[in-house]
Amino acid sequence: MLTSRPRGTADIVPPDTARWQWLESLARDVCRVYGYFEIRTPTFEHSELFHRGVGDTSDIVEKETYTFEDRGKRSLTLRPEGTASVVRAYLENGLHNRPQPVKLYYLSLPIFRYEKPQAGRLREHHQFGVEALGSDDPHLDAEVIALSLDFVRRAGLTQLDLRLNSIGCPACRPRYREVLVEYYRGHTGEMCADCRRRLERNPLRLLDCKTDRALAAAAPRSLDFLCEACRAHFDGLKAALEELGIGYTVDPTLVRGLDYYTRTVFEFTHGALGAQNALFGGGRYDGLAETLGGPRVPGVGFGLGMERLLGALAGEGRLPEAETGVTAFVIAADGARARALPLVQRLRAAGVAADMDFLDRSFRAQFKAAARYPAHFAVILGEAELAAGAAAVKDLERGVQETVPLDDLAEYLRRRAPRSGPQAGA
RNA sequence: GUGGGUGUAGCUCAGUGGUUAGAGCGCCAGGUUGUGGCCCUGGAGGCCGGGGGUUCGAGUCCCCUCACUCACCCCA
Repeated sequence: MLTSRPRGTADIVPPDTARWQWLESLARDVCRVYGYFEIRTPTFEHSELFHRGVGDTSDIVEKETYTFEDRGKRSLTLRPEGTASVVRAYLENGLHNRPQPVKLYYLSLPIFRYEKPQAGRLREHHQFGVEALGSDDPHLDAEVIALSLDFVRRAGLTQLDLRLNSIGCPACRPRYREVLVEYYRGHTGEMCADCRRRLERNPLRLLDCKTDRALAAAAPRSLDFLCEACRAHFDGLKAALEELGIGYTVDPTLVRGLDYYTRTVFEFTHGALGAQNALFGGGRYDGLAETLGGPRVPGVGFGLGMERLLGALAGEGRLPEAETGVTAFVIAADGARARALPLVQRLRAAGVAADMDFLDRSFRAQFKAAARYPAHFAVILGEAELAAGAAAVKDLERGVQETVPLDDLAEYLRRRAPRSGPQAGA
């Protein structure tokens, strides 16, 4: 069938689009007050960017990328996450020559992963994220977390849970890694097949295994092996969060699925999301720019799933009503139909949301259409009114009607145009 | 990738193997002169997800497939 969308994709249609626009304007406003500016990067990149940046051994790159060869035999990949592209763009556009840190955000960015779809998991979803590049100050980690919290709280969420961990840096992680491997070697009999494979390739991910929670809970903790600098950074972050009154739980088993993370990793979960309960997550990636062949550029950021945020809001019963109404609906009597569109255009030119009937409806049916639109005002155009150079304007909520000269109509409506709905409520 | 559940109108769902497949909501029209929502009447809209099989006969039973969904893995 040609009328079905690809597996794991979703159409976003009115009135849902109004809710997206509401979230987007909210995100833009939060970013504005935090001093973050928008960046837009390509939908696809050289496959190598994700292999090197995100990591060959991550699940995302190992088995979830949409990779294809173009007609020039280049291997390209639809982006499976946002950070690698932003860091690439930072380097490529010489943003390291601008005042540091450079604070960027992306919004409703399509993300592609070849997943088995289920509720809260799609093959194409959209992320809002920020990346702050050029500083390793733990206050910046705290700011990023504060920004994300501000955003979701302003959107209306209340039931949030922040988990936090530090996984060290190239100075201290190797030793921790050895100790961890040694620990798990002693328990291979109790491990699942996936974990035995992970033991050699990506031992930190062992902590992520959901089947052997007891093993992970008893495993050596990265926090106990942090070098002095990483320890100080983590303490600094915790102190900054406490200063801001942001509650958190330290979770030593939190490691996250992308290989580029250093030091800080965090994840917000939400109770209403079910099994896919990660609403957003992020961390620090001080080595990523070098991995891509650039200078050392520390950075920290997060990615938030917009679909999941909408799901969490719905779960809390806090999704706003989507406004699809219009200010004025012009109703034309039989002798005045030709005058309707010009009048509608005149109102629109004055900034008044206006519409009319396009189904050649009867006068009565036009009124019904206006009421069900819903429109706040019916602007009645009849021969009598036209002869007087006026229109009858009926307030459909209050039921009162008065005659307004056509020349005053736009101003009359503009003064009374109600502002409501998700966009205006932001 | 593994396992369970479900696919009937735009939406939410009825429908013992037996005529021409239904309801509510939504949509369109009408309810007489130029006044809406409520109400009343009528209408449009279905390859019953797709394919194969069993049967005199399949929306209903069986197999395959696709999609959705829940769990696992992992993530946003």
